[in-house]
Amino acid sequence: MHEKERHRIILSAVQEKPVVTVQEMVELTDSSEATIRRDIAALHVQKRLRRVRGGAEAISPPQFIGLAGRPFSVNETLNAAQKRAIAREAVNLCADGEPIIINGGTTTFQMVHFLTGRRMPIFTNSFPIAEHLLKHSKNTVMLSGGTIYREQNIVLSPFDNDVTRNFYARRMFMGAQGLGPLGLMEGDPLLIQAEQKLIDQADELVVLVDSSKFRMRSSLILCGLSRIATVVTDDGIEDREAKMLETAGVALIVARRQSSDKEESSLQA
Amino acid sequence: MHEKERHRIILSAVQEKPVVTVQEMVELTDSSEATIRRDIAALHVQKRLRRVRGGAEAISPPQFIGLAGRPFSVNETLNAAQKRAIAREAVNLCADGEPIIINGGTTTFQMVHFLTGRRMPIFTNSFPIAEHLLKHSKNTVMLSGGTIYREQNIVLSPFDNDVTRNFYARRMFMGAQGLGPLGLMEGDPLLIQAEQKLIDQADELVVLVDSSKFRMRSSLILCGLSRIATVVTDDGIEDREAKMLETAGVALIVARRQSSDKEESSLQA
DNA sequence: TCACAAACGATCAATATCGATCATATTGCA
DNA sequence: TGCAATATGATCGATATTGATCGTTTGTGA
Repeated sequence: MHEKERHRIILSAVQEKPVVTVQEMVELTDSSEATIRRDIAALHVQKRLRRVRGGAEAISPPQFIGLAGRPFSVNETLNAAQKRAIAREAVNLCADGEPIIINGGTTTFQMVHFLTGRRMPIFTNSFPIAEHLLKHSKNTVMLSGGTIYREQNIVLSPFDNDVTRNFYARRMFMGAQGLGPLGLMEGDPLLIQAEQKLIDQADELVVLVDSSKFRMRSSLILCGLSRIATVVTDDGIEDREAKMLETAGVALIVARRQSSDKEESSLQA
Repeated sequence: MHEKERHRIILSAVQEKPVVTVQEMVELTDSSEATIRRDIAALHVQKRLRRVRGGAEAISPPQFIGLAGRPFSVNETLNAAQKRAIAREAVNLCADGEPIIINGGTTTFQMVHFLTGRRMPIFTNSFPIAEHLLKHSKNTVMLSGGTIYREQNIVLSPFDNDVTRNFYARRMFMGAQGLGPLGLMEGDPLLIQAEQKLIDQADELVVLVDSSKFRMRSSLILCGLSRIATVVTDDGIEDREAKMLETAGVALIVARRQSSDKEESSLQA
Protein backbone atom coordinates (compact mmCIF):
# COMPACT_ATOMS: atom_id res chain seq x y z
CA MET A 1 0.00 0.00 0.00
CA HIS A 2 1.25 3.43 -0.91
CA GLU A 3 1.80 6.42 1.25
CA LYS A 4 -1.00 8.54 -0.16
CA GLU A 5 -3.43 5.70 0.13
CA ARG A 6 -2.59 5.12 3.75
CA HIS A 7 -2.95 8.80 4.45
CA ARG A 8 -6.41 8.82 2.96
CA ILE A 9 -7.45 5.82 4.96
CA ILE A 10 -6.10 7.27 8.17
CA LEU A 11 -7.84 10.57 7.59
CA SER A 12 -10.99 8.74 6.70
CA ALA A 13 -10.86 6.79 9.92
CA VAL A 14 -10.03 9.77 12.09
CA GLN A 15 -13.14 11.52 10.82
CA GLU A 16 -15.36 8.62 11.53
CA LYS A 17 -14.52 8.58 15.16
CA PRO A 18 -12.74 11.24 17.16
CA VAL A 19 -9.68 9.20 18.03
CA VAL A 20 -7.98 6.27 16.37
CA THR A 21 -5.20 4.10 17.71
CA VAL A 22 -2.03 3.11 15.95
CA GLN A 23 -3.09 -0.50 16.22
CA GLU A 24 -6.34 0.17 14.43
CA MET A 25 -4.51 1.85 11.61
CA VAL A 26 -2.11 -1.07 11.40
CA GLU A 27 -5.05 -3.39 10.90
CA LEU A 28 -6.75 -1.05 8.51
CA THR A 29 -3.79 -0.49 6.24
CA ASP A 30 -1.97 -3.74 6.76
CA SER A 31 1.32 -2.01 7.43
CA SER A 32 3.65 -1.79 10.41
CA GLU A 33 3.45 0.34 13.49
CA ALA A 34 6.53 2.26 12.49
CA THR A 35 4.99 3.26 9.21
CA ILE A 36 1.78 4.33 10.83
CA ARG A 37 3.67 6.43 13.34
CA ARG A 38 5.58 8.08 10.54
CA ASP A 39 2.33 8.71 8.68
CA ILE A 40 0.67 10.20 11.70
CA ALA A 41 3.71 12.36 12.33
CA ALA A 42 3.65 13.57 8.72
CA LEU A 43 -0.06 14.31 8.80
CA HIS A 44 0.45 16.05 12.08
CA VAL A 45 2.95 18.54 10.70
CA GLN A 46 0.59 19.03 7.75
CA LYS A 47 -2.02 19.85 10.36
CA ARG A 48 -4.39 17.34 8.83
CA LEU A 49 -4.85 15.69 12.21
CA ARG A 50 -3.50 15.96 15.71
CA ARG A 51 -1.07 13.46 17.04
CA VAL A 52 -1.78 12.09 20.48
CA ARG A 53 -0.26 9.33 22.48
CA GLY A 54 -1.51 6.01 21.17
CA GLY A 55 -2.75 7.34 17.89
CA ALA A 56 -4.32 10.43 16.41
CA GLU A 57 -7.39 12.56 16.76
CA ALA A 58 -9.37 14.77 14.44
CA ILE A 59 -8.10 18.31 14.27
CA SER A 60 -11.60 19.74 13.97
CA PRO A 61 -14.66 19.21 16.12
CA PRO A 62 -16.05 15.69 16.13
CA GLN A 63 -18.09 16.19 13.00
CA PHE A 64 -18.77 12.54 12.57
CA ILE A 65 -19.94 10.81 15.66
CA GLY A 66 -23.10 8.96 14.85
CA LEU A 67 -26.24 10.78 14.02
CA ALA A 68 -28.72 10.48 16.76
CA GLY A 69 -28.10 8.74 20.00
CA ARG A 70 -25.37 6.20 19.88
CA PRO A 71 -26.66 2.95 18.49
CA PHE A 72 -24.24 3.35 15.67
CA SER A 73 -21.06 4.18 17.46
CA VAL A 74 -21.64 1.78 20.30
CA ASN A 75 -21.93 -1.08 17.92
CA GLU A 76 -19.00 0.37 16.13
CA THR A 77 -16.31 -0.74 18.53
CA LEU A 78 -17.80 -4.19 18.90
CA ASN A 79 -15.71 -6.67 16.93
CA ALA A 80 -14.26 -3.74 15.04
CA ALA A 81 -11.19 -5.63 13.90
CA GLN A 82 -13.23 -8.47 12.45
CA LYS A 83 -15.66 -6.14 10.79
CA ARG A 84 -12.89 -4.23 9.13
CA ALA A 85 -11.21 -7.38 7.89
CA ILE A 86 -14.52 -8.58 6.50
CA ALA A 87 -15.21 -5.23 4.90
CA ARG A 88 -11.80 -5.25 3.29
CA GLU A 89 -12.49 -8.57 1.59
CA ALA A 90 -15.87 -7.32 0.47
CA VAL A 91 -14.38 -4.28 -1.20
CA ASN A 92 -11.77 -6.49 -2.83
CA LEU A 93 -14.60 -8.13 -4.73
CA CYS A 94 -15.35 -4.84 -6.47
CA ALA A 95 -13.83 -3.59 -9.66
CA ASP A 96 -13.45 0.10 -10.35
CA GLY A 97 -16.33 1.42 -12.38
CA GLU A 98 -18.63 -1.41 -11.37
CA PRO A 99 -21.79 -0.18 -9.69
CA ILE A 100 -22.55 -1.58 -6.26
CA ILE A 101 -25.27 -1.29 -3.67
CA ILE A 102 -24.43 -1.01 0.01
CA ASN A 103 -27.14 -1.59 2.52
CA GLY A 104 -26.83 0.28 5.78
CA GLY A 105 -25.23 -1.34 8.80
CA THR A 106 -22.19 -1.20 11.03
CA THR A 107 -20.29 -3.88 9.17
CA THR A 108 -21.01 -2.50 5.74
CA PHE A 109 -20.07 0.94 7.01
CA GLN A 110 -16.51 -0.27 7.44
CA MET A 111 -16.34 -0.67 3.68
CA VAL A 112 -16.09 3.10 3.29
CA HIS A 113 -12.49 3.11 4.45
CA PHE A 114 -11.45 0.83 1.65
CA LEU A 115 -13.54 2.71 -0.88
CA THR A 116 -11.76 6.01 -0.39
CA GLY A 117 -9.38 5.39 -3.25
CA ARG A 118 -11.92 3.83 -5.56
CA ARG A 119 -14.10 5.33 -8.16
CA MET A 120 -17.41 3.65 -8.71
CA PRO A 121 -21.13 4.36 -8.65
CA ILE A 122 -22.38 3.48 -5.20
CA PHE A 123 -26.00 3.33 -4.22
CA THR A 124 -26.85 3.19 -0.54
CA ASN A 125 -29.72 3.74 1.81
CA SER A 126 -27.39 4.66 4.66
CA PHE A 127 -26.98 8.32 5.46
CA PRO A 128 -23.65 7.90 7.27
CA ILE A 129 -22.22 5.85 4.43
CA ALA A 130 -23.29 8.44 1.88
CA GLU A 131 -21.92 11.21 4.05
CA HIS A 132 -18.57 9.59 4.53
CA LEU A 133 -18.16 8.65 0.90
CA LEU A 134 -19.08 12.17 -0.15
CA LYS A 135 -16.54 13.74 2.10
CA HIS A 136 -13.72 11.29 1.71
CA SER A 137 -13.91 9.77 -1.71
CA LYS A 138 -14.55 10.58 -5.30
CA ASN A 139 -17.12 7.91 -5.84
CA THR A 140 -20.43 8.77 -7.40
CA VAL A 141 -22.85 8.50 -4.52
CA MET A 142 -26.53 7.81 -4.91
CA LEU A 143 -28.89 7.82 -2.00
CA SER A 144 -32.37 6.44 -1.66
CA GLY A 145 -35.07 8.95 -0.86
CA GLY A 146 -37.50 9.12 2.00
CA THR A 147 -37.60 9.62 5.70
CA ILE A 148 -34.31 9.48 7.55
CA TYR A 149 -34.59 7.12 10.47
CA ARG A 150 -32.20 8.24 13.15
CA GLU A 151 -31.91 5.06 15.10
CA GLN A 152 -31.28 2.79 12.15
CA ASN A 153 -29.40 5.43 10.24
CA ILE A 154 -31.14 4.62 7.01
CA VAL A 155 -33.25 6.50 4.53
CA LEU A 156 -36.46 4.72 3.73
CA SER A 157 -39.48 5.64 1.70
CA PRO A 158 -42.85 4.07 2.45
CA PHE A 159 -43.59 4.08 -1.23
CA ASP A 160 -42.55 1.54 -3.77
CA ASN A 161 -42.02 3.96 -6.59
CA ASP A 162 -38.81 5.60 -5.49
CA VAL A 163 -35.48 5.92 -7.20
CA THR A 164 -34.34 2.61 -5.75
CA ARG A 165 -36.16 0.84 -8.53
CA ASN A 166 -34.10 2.65 -11.12
CA PHE A 167 -30.73 1.50 -9.91
CA TYR A 168 -29.19 -1.78 -10.83
CA ALA A 169 -25.89 -3.29 -9.76
CA ARG A 170 -23.99 -6.47 -10.11
CA ARG A 171 -23.51 -6.82 -6.38
CA MET A 172 -25.31 -5.78 -3.27
CA PHE A 173 -23.57 -5.81 0.08
CA MET A 174 -25.43 -6.18 3.33
CA GLY A 175 -25.01 -7.25 6.90
CA ALA A 176 -27.49 -9.20 8.97
CA GLN A 177 -28.36 -10.00 12.52
CA GLY A 178 -28.21 -13.72 12.00
CA LEU A 179 -27.48 -16.36 9.39
CA GLY A 180 -28.77 -19.90 9.72
CA PRO A 181 -30.13 -22.81 7.71
CA LEU A 182 -33.37 -20.96 7.16
CA GLY A 183 -31.54 -18.01 5.64
CA LEU A 184 -30.79 -14.43 6.45
CA MET A 185 -32.33 -13.03 9.59
CA GLU A 186 -32.86 -9.47 10.68
CA GLY A 187 -34.10 -8.02 13.92
CA ASP A 188 -35.73 -4.77 12.95
CA PRO A 189 -38.84 -4.74 10.75
CA LEU A 190 -37.73 -1.41 9.35
CA LEU A 191 -34.48 -2.90 8.17
CA ILE A 192 -36.32 -5.81 6.59
CA GLN A 193 -38.39 -3.33 4.68
CA ALA A 194 -35.34 -1.41 3.50
CA GLU A 195 -33.47 -4.52 2.53
CA GLN A 196 -36.34 -6.01 0.62
CA LYS A 197 -36.45 -2.94 -1.57
CA LEU A 198 -32.81 -3.28 -2.47
CA ILE A 199 -32.39 -7.01 -2.63
CA ASP A 200 -33.85 -7.38 -6.09
CA GLN A 201 -31.81 -4.60 -7.60
CA ALA A 202 -28.62 -6.65 -7.83
CA ASP A 203 -27.65 -9.98 -9.28
CA GLU A 204 -25.38 -11.17 -6.55
CA LEU A 205 -26.10 -10.79 -2.90
CA VAL A 206 -22.96 -10.55 -0.77
CA VAL A 207 -23.54 -10.94 2.95
CA LEU A 208 -21.07 -9.58 5.49
CA VAL A 209 -21.36 -11.26 8.88
CA ASP A 210 -18.84 -11.87 11.60
CA SER A 211 -18.79 -15.48 12.68
CA SER A 212 -20.82 -14.86 15.82
CA LYS A 213 -23.81 -14.22 13.59
CA PHE A 214 -23.99 -17.90 12.73
CA ARG A 215 -25.11 -18.56 16.27
CA MET A 216 -27.58 -15.69 16.40
CA ARG A 217 -31.22 -16.27 15.74
CA SER A 218 -34.00 -13.87 15.05
CA SER A 219 -37.65 -13.98 14.24
CA LEU A 220 -37.60 -12.18 10.94
CA ILE A 221 -36.32 -14.00 7.88
CA LEU A 222 -35.35 -11.84 4.96
CA CYS A 223 -34.52 -14.51 2.40
CA GLY A 224 -33.27 -18.08 2.06
CA LEU A 225 -29.69 -19.17 1.70
CA SER A 226 -30.20 -19.86 -1.98
CA ARG A 227 -30.61 -16.18 -2.64
CA ILE A 228 -27.13 -15.47 -1.27
CA ALA A 229 -24.21 -15.58 -3.68
CA THR A 230 -21.34 -14.99 -1.28
CA VAL A 231 -20.78 -14.79 2.45
CA VAL A 232 -17.78 -12.94 3.85
CA THR A 233 -16.97 -13.77 7.45
CA ASP A 234 -14.01 -14.17 9.80
CA ASP A 235 -12.03 -17.25 10.76
CA GLY A 236 -14.25 -17.93 13.72
CA ILE A 237 -16.63 -19.84 11.47
CA GLU A 238 -17.02 -23.51 12.32
CA ASP A 239 -16.80 -26.39 9.89
CA ARG A 240 -20.44 -27.24 10.34
CA GLU A 241 -21.46 -23.73 9.40
CA ALA A 242 -19.15 -23.65 6.41
CA LYS A 243 -20.66 -26.95 5.30
CA MET A 244 -24.13 -25.47 5.54
CA LEU A 245 -23.16 -22.70 3.17
CA GLU A 246 -21.40 -25.06 0.82
CA THR A 247 -24.38 -27.34 0.43
CA ALA A 248 -26.55 -24.31 -0.22
CA GLY A 249 -24.21 -23.28 -3.03
CA VAL A 250 -23.02 -20.16 -1.27
CA ALA A 251 -19.45 -19.00 -1.91
CA LEU A 252 -17.51 -18.40 1.28
CA ILE A 253 -14.74 -15.90 1.89
CA VAL A 254 -12.95 -16.05 5.22
CA ALA A 255 -11.20 -12.83 6.12
CA ARG A 256 -7.95 -13.33 7.90
CA ARG A 257 -7.60 -11.43 11.10
CA GLN A 258 -4.39 -9.52 11.19
CA SER A 259 -3.43 -8.81 14.75
CA SER A 260 -4.51 -9.91 18.19
CA ASP A 261 -2.81 -13.30 17.99
CA LYS A 262 0.76 -12.15 18.18
CA GLU A 263 0.62 -12.10 21.95
CA GLU A 264 -0.34 -15.74 22.07
CA SER A 265 2.37 -17.02 19.80
CA SER A 266 5.24 -15.04 21.22
CA LEU A 267 5.81 -17.32 24.11
CA GLN A 268 7.60 -16.74 27.34
CA ALA A 269 9.18 -20.07 28.18
CA MET B 1 0.85 2.71 -28.18
CA HIS B 2 1.52 6.37 -28.83
CA GLU B 3 2.68 8.87 -26.32
CA LYS B 4 -0.46 10.96 -26.58
CA GLU B 5 -2.59 7.94 -25.99
CA ARG B 6 -0.71 6.99 -22.87
CA HIS B 7 -0.99 10.53 -21.60
CA ARG B 8 -4.70 10.45 -22.19
CA ILE B 9 -5.02 7.17 -20.34
CA ILE B 10 -2.90 8.32 -17.45
CA LEU B 11 -4.80 11.57 -17.08
CA SER B 12 -8.07 9.74 -17.28
CA ALA B 13 -6.97 7.34 -14.58
CA VAL B 14 -5.69 10.03 -12.29
CA GLN B 15 -8.95 11.92 -12.60
CA GLU B 16 -10.96 8.91 -11.67
CA LYS B 17 -8.87 7.82 -8.78
CA PRO B 18 -7.14 10.20 -6.41
CA VAL B 19 -3.83 8.42 -6.85
CA VAL B 20 -2.48 5.95 -9.38
CA THR B 21 0.67 3.88 -9.16
CA VAL B 22 3.31 3.41 -11.80
CA GLN B 23 2.55 -0.29 -11.80
CA GLU B 24 -1.12 0.31 -12.54
CA MET B 25 -0.20 2.46 -15.49
CA VAL B 26 2.24 -0.15 -16.73
CA GLU B 27 -0.53 -2.72 -16.75
CA LEU B 28 -3.03 -0.33 -18.23
CA THR B 29 -0.86 0.85 -21.09
CA ASP B 30 1.26 -2.25 -21.53
CA SER B 31 4.48 -0.27 -21.57
CA SER B 32 7.53 -0.21 -19.34
CA GLU B 33 8.08 1.50 -16.04
CA ALA B 34 10.63 3.81 -17.58
CA THR B 35 8.15 5.06 -20.13
CA ILE B 36 5.48 5.64 -17.55
CA ARG B 37 7.90 7.54 -15.38
CA ARG B 38 8.83 9.71 -18.31
CA ASP B 39 5.17 10.31 -19.05
CA ILE B 40 4.39 11.22 -15.49
CA ALA B 41 7.39 13.52 -15.38
CA ALA B 42 6.26 15.23 -18.58
CA LEU B 43 2.70 15.64 -17.35
CA HIS B 44 4.07 16.92 -14.10
CA VAL B 45 5.96 19.79 -15.70
CA GLN B 46 2.84 20.52 -17.75
CA LYS B 47 1.07 20.72 -14.41
CA ARG B 48 -1.55 18.28 -15.63
CA LEU B 49 -0.98 16.13 -12.56
CA ARG B 50 1.28 15.98 -9.55
CA ARG B 51 4.05 13.52 -9.37
CA VAL B 52 4.41 11.60 -6.14
CA ARG B 53 6.61 8.73 -5.18
CA GLY B 54 5.16 5.55 -6.58
CA GLY B 55 2.89 7.20 -9.08
CA ALA B 56 0.87 10.35 -9.55
CA GLU B 57 -2.06 12.13 -8.02
CA ALA B 58 -4.64 14.57 -9.25
CA ILE B 59 -3.54 18.17 -9.26
CA SER B 60 -6.91 19.44 -8.08
CA PRO B 61 -7.14 21.26 -4.75
CA PRO B 62 -5.57 18.99 -2.19
CA GLN B 63 -8.29 16.49 -1.48
CA PHE B 64 -11.85 17.20 -0.92
CA ILE B 65 -13.61 20.09 -2.39
CA GLY B 66 -17.37 20.27 -2.39
CA LEU B 67 -19.09 20.04 0.91
CA ALA B 68 -16.34 18.87 3.22
CA GLY B 69 -16.95 20.41 6.58
CA ARG B 70 -18.33 23.80 5.78
CA PRO B 71 -21.23 23.47 3.40
CA PHE B 72 -20.69 26.23 0.92
CA SER B 73 -17.54 27.90 2.03
CA VAL B 74 -17.31 30.72 -0.46
CA ASN B 75 -20.90 31.76 -0.65
CA GLU B 76 -21.38 31.15 2.99
CA THR B 77 -19.78 34.30 4.32
CA LEU B 78 -21.21 36.47 1.60
CA ASN B 79 -24.01 38.56 3.02
CA ALA B 80 -24.23 36.13 5.88
CA ALA B 81 -25.93 38.59 8.20
CA GLN B 82 -28.64 39.41 5.71
CA LYS B 83 -29.16 35.80 4.82
CA ARG B 84 -29.54 34.89 8.44
CA ALA B 85 -32.07 37.63 9.05
CA ILE B 86 -34.02 36.55 6.00
CA ALA B 87 -33.92 32.91 7.05
CA ARG B 88 -35.17 33.84 10.50
CA GLU B 89 -38.25 35.52 9.05
CA ALA B 90 -38.84 32.55 6.80
CA VAL B 91 -38.81 30.15 9.73
CA ASN B 92 -41.14 32.46 11.62
CA LEU B 93 -43.76 31.72 8.99
CA CYS B 94 -43.81 28.09 10.02
CA ALA B 95 -45.92 26.50 12.70
CA ASP B 96 -44.79 23.44 14.61
CA GLY B 97 -46.12 20.28 13.06
CA GLU B 98 -46.69 21.90 9.71
CA PRO B 99 -44.78 20.16 6.94
CA ILE B 100 -42.46 22.30 4.85
CA ILE B 101 -40.19 21.86 1.87
CA ILE B 102 -36.77 23.47 1.78
CA ASN B 103 -34.97 23.68 -1.50
CA GLY B 104 -31.19 23.60 -1.38
CA GLY B 105 -29.19 26.84 -1.40
CA THR B 106 -27.00 29.03 0.72
CA THR B 107 -29.81 31.27 1.91
CA THR B 108 -32.21 28.48 2.71
CA PHE B 109 -29.41 26.69 4.51
CA GLN B 110 -29.44 29.47 7.08
CA MET B 111 -32.92 28.35 8.07
CA VAL B 112 -31.47 25.33 9.85
CA HIS B 113 -30.19 27.48 12.68
CA PHE B 114 -33.70 28.60 13.51
CA LEU B 115 -35.19 25.16 13.05
CA THR B 116 -33.15 23.50 15.77
CA GLY B 117 -35.80 23.95 18.41
CA ARG B 118 -38.72 23.12 16.17
CA ARG B 119 -40.45 19.87 15.48
CA MET B 120 -41.89 19.54 12.03
CA PRO B 121 -41.68 17.29 9.02
CA ILE B 122 -39.12 18.79 6.68
CA PHE B 123 -38.53 17.64 3.16
CA THR B 124 -35.40 18.81 1.38
CA ASN B 125 -33.21 17.98 -1.56
CA SER B 126 -30.15 19.45 0.12
CA PHE B 127 -27.67 17.06 1.66
CA PRO B 128 -26.11 19.64 3.98
CA ILE B 129 -29.50 20.81 5.21
CA ALA B 130 -30.55 17.25 5.92
CA GLU B 131 -27.24 16.58 7.63
CA HIS B 132 -27.46 19.62 9.85
CA LEU B 133 -31.08 19.06 10.81
CA LEU B 134 -30.33 15.44 11.63
CA LYS B 135 -27.46 16.27 13.88
CA HIS B 136 -28.78 19.37 15.54
CA SER B 137 -32.52 19.10 15.66
CA LYS B 138 -35.31 16.68 16.35
CA ASN B 139 -37.29 17.43 13.25
CA THR B 140 -38.48 14.63 11.04
CA VAL B 141 -36.20 14.88 8.03
CA MET B 142 -37.07 13.58 4.60
CA LEU B 143 -34.64 13.62 1.76
CA SER B 144 -35.15 13.22 -1.94
CA GLY B 145 -33.40 10.30 -3.54
CA GLY B 146 -30.92 10.15 -6.37
CA THR B 147 -27.42 11.15 -7.22
CA ILE B 148 -25.68 13.52 -4.83
CA TYR B 149 -24.21 16.40 -6.78
CA ARG B 150 -21.18 17.62 -4.94
CA GLU B 151 -20.95 21.05 -6.43
CA GLN B 152 -24.56 22.04 -6.00
CA ASN B 153 -24.94 20.06 -2.80
CA ILE B 154 -28.25 18.65 -3.82
CA VAL B 155 -29.70 15.21 -4.30
CA LEU B 156 -31.42 14.83 -7.63
CA SER B 157 -32.92 11.89 -9.43
CA PRO B 158 -33.21 11.88 -13.21
CA PHE B 159 -36.50 10.07 -12.88
CA ASP B 160 -39.87 11.55 -12.25
CA ASN B 161 -41.15 8.76 -10.08
CA ASP B 162 -39.22 9.45 -6.93
CA VAL B 163 -40.42 10.05 -3.44
CA THR B 164 -40.68 13.79 -4.10
CA ARG B 165 -44.06 13.23 -5.68
CA ASN B 166 -45.38 11.71 -2.50
CA PHE B 167 -44.67 14.64 -0.27
CA TYR B 168 -46.94 17.58 0.09
CA ALA B 169 -46.51 20.72 2.13
CA ARG B 170 -48.22 23.99 2.71
CA ARG B 171 -45.06 25.97 2.01
CA MET B 172 -41.94 25.53 0.02
CA PHE B 173 -38.89 27.69 0.67
CA MET B 174 -36.32 28.41 -1.94
CA GLY B 175 -33.63 30.86 -2.91
CA ALA B 176 -32.82 32.08 -6.39
CA GLN B 177 -30.10 33.70 -8.36
CA GLY B 178 -32.26 36.54 -9.52
CA LEU B 179 -35.76 37.96 -9.20
CA GLY B 180 -37.19 40.31 -11.81
CA PRO B 181 -40.42 41.20 -13.63
CA LEU B 182 -40.19 38.01 -15.63
CA GLY B 183 -40.08 35.92 -12.51
CA LEU B 184 -37.66 33.72 -10.66
CA MET B 185 -34.30 33.15 -12.30
CA GLU B 186 -31.69 30.51 -11.68
CA GLY B 187 -28.21 30.06 -13.04
CA ASP B 188 -27.65 26.34 -12.98
CA PRO B 189 -29.74 24.02 -15.18
CA LEU B 190 -29.37 21.33 -12.57
CA LEU B 191 -30.92 23.55 -9.94
CA ILE B 192 -33.78 24.40 -12.28
CA GLN B 193 -34.43 20.71 -12.69
CA ALA B 194 -34.40 20.13 -8.95
CA GLU B 195 -36.64 23.08 -8.23
CA GLN B 196 -39.16 22.19 -10.86
CA LYS B 197 -39.67 18.84 -9.22
CA LEU B 198 -40.44 20.43 -5.90
CA ILE B 199 -42.31 23.53 -6.88
CA ASP B 200 -45.62 21.78 -7.44
CA GLN B 201 -45.55 19.91 -4.17
CA ALA B 202 -46.53 22.91 -2.08
CA ASP B 203 -49.33 25.44 -2.11
CA GLU B 204 -47.35 28.50 -1.27
CA LEU B 205 -43.99 29.32 -2.69
CA VAL B 206 -41.82 31.40 -0.38
CA VAL B 207 -38.76 32.92 -1.98
CA LEU B 208 -35.74 33.95 0.07
CA VAL B 209 -33.55 36.49 -1.70
CA ASP B 210 -31.29 39.18 -0.38
CA SER B 211 -32.02 42.52 -2.01
CA SER B 212 -29.06 42.33 -4.37
CA LYS B 213 -30.88 39.58 -6.21
CA PHE B 214 -33.37 42.09 -7.56
CA ARG B 215 -30.59 43.47 -9.70
CA MET B 216 -29.24 40.11 -10.81
CA ARG B 217 -30.27 38.62 -14.10
CA SER B 218 -29.88 35.16 -15.46
CA SER B 219 -30.87 33.26 -18.56
CA LEU B 220 -32.96 30.56 -16.97
CA ILE B 221 -36.43 31.41 -15.77
CA LEU B 222 -37.99 29.01 -13.32
CA CYS B 223 -41.45 30.51 -12.96
CA GLY B 224 -43.36 33.75 -13.15
CA LEU B 225 -44.01 36.16 -10.29
CA SER B 226 -47.61 35.03 -10.06
CA ARG B 227 -46.51 31.65 -8.86
CA ILE B 228 -44.79 33.20 -5.85
CA ALA B 229 -46.80 33.67 -2.67
CA THR B 230 -44.26 35.46 -0.53
CA VAL B 231 -40.86 37.05 -0.90
CA VAL B 232 -38.56 37.48 2.09
CA THR B 233 -35.72 39.92 1.58
CA ASP B 234 -33.68 42.52 3.45
CA ASP B 235 -34.18 46.27 3.79
CA GLY B 236 -31.99 46.96 0.80
CA ILE B 237 -34.98 46.49 -1.46
CA GLU B 238 -35.98 49.59 -3.42
CA ASP B 239 -39.48 51.00 -3.71
CA ARG B 240 -39.65 50.23 -7.39
CA GLU B 241 -38.89 46.59 -6.71
CA ALA B 242 -41.39 46.38 -3.89
CA LYS B 243 -43.98 47.88 -6.19
CA MET B 244 -43.25 45.25 -8.77
CA LEU B 245 -44.01 42.53 -6.26
CA GLU B 246 -47.11 44.29 -5.01
CA THR B 247 -48.67 44.56 -8.44
CA ALA B 248 -47.95 40.88 -9.00
CA GLY B 249 -49.82 40.07 -5.81
CA VAL B 250 -46.75 38.83 -3.98
CA ALA B 251 -46.56 39.30 -0.23
CA LEU B 252 -43.36 40.94 0.92
CA ILE B 253 -41.50 40.45 4.17
CA VAL B 254 -38.55 42.70 4.86
CA ALA B 255 -36.15 41.30 7.42
CA ARG B 256 -34.25 43.72 9.57
CA ARG B 257 -30.61 43.14 10.26
CA GLN B 258 -29.48 41.51 13.46
CA SER B 259 -28.71 44.78 15.29
CA SER B 260 -32.31 45.51 16.15
CA ASP B 261 -33.73 42.08 15.83
CA LYS B 262 -36.02 42.48 18.79
CA GLU B 263 -38.22 44.49 16.50
CA GLU B 264 -40.48 42.44 14.35
CA SER B 265 -40.17 42.64 10.64
CA SER B 266 -42.29 45.22 8.95
CA LEU B 267 -44.83 43.61 6.76
CA GLN B 268 -45.82 45.50 3.72
CA ALA B 269 -47.83 44.83 0.61
C1' DT C 1 6.51 4.88 45.33
C1' DC C 2 7.50 1.06 42.56
C1' DA C 3 6.75 -2.38 39.01
C1' DC C 4 4.92 -3.30 34.70
C1' DA C 5 3.17 -2.77 30.23
C1' DA C 6 2.27 0.04 26.46
C1' DA C 7 3.95 3.50 23.43
C1' DC C 8 7.70 5.86 21.56
C1' DG C 9 12.03 7.15 19.00
C1' DA C 10 16.23 5.72 16.89
C1' DT C 11 18.67 2.62 14.15
C1' DC C 12 19.58 -0.71 10.53
C1' DA C 13 18.67 -4.14 7.01
C1' DA C 14 15.50 -5.30 3.32
C1' DT C 15 12.82 -3.71 -0.19
C1' DA C 16 10.83 -0.59 -3.58
C1' DT C 17 11.32 3.22 -6.38
C1' DC C 18 13.93 6.44 -8.90
C1' DG C 19 17.24 8.56 -12.24
C1' DA C 20 20.74 8.01 -15.56
C1' DT C 21 22.71 5.57 -19.16
C1' DC C 22 22.89 2.74 -23.04
C1' DA C 23 21.01 -0.54 -26.46
C1' DT C 24 17.21 -1.35 -29.41
C1' DA C 25 13.02 -0.27 -31.98
C1' DT C 26 10.17 2.88 -34.41
C1' DT C 27 9.28 6.87 -37.05
C1' DG C 28 10.04 10.62 -40.36
C1' DC C 29 12.21 12.14 -44.26
C1' DA C 30 15.33 12.62 -48.10
C1' DT D 1 16.36 2.23 -49.21
C1' DG D 2 19.25 4.53 -45.95
C1' DC D 3 19.92 7.68 -42.28
C1' DA D 4 18.95 10.62 -38.51
C1' DA D 5 15.84 11.68 -34.81
C1' DT D 6 13.05 10.14 -31.46
C1' DA D 7 10.78 6.85 -28.49
C1' DT D 8 11.07 2.87 -25.88
C1' DG D 9 12.90 -0.85 -22.90
C1' DA D 10 16.46 -2.73 -19.93
C1' DT D 11 20.10 -2.35 -16.61
C1' DC D 12 22.33 -0.64 -12.57
C1' DG D 13 23.78 2.35 -8.95
C1' DA D 14 21.58 5.89 -5.95
C1' DT D 15 17.93 7.13 -2.98
C1' DA D 16 13.69 6.69 -0.30
C1' DT D 17 10.48 3.93 2.12
C1' DT D 18 9.37 0.25 5.00
C1' DG D 19 9.50 -3.19 8.78
C1' DA D 20 11.88 -5.15 12.64
C1' DT D 21 14.49 -4.58 16.76
C1' DC D 22 16.46 -2.42 20.02
C1' DG D 23 16.63 0.83 24.45
C1' DT D 24 14.01 4.61 26.52
C1' DT D 25 9.99 7.14 27.99
C1' DT D 26 5.31 7.49 29.60
C1' DG D 27 1.18 6.10 31.72
C1' DT D 28 -1.24 2.89 35.03
C1' DG D 29 -2.35 0.44 39.01
C1' DA D 30 -1.05 -1.96 43.11
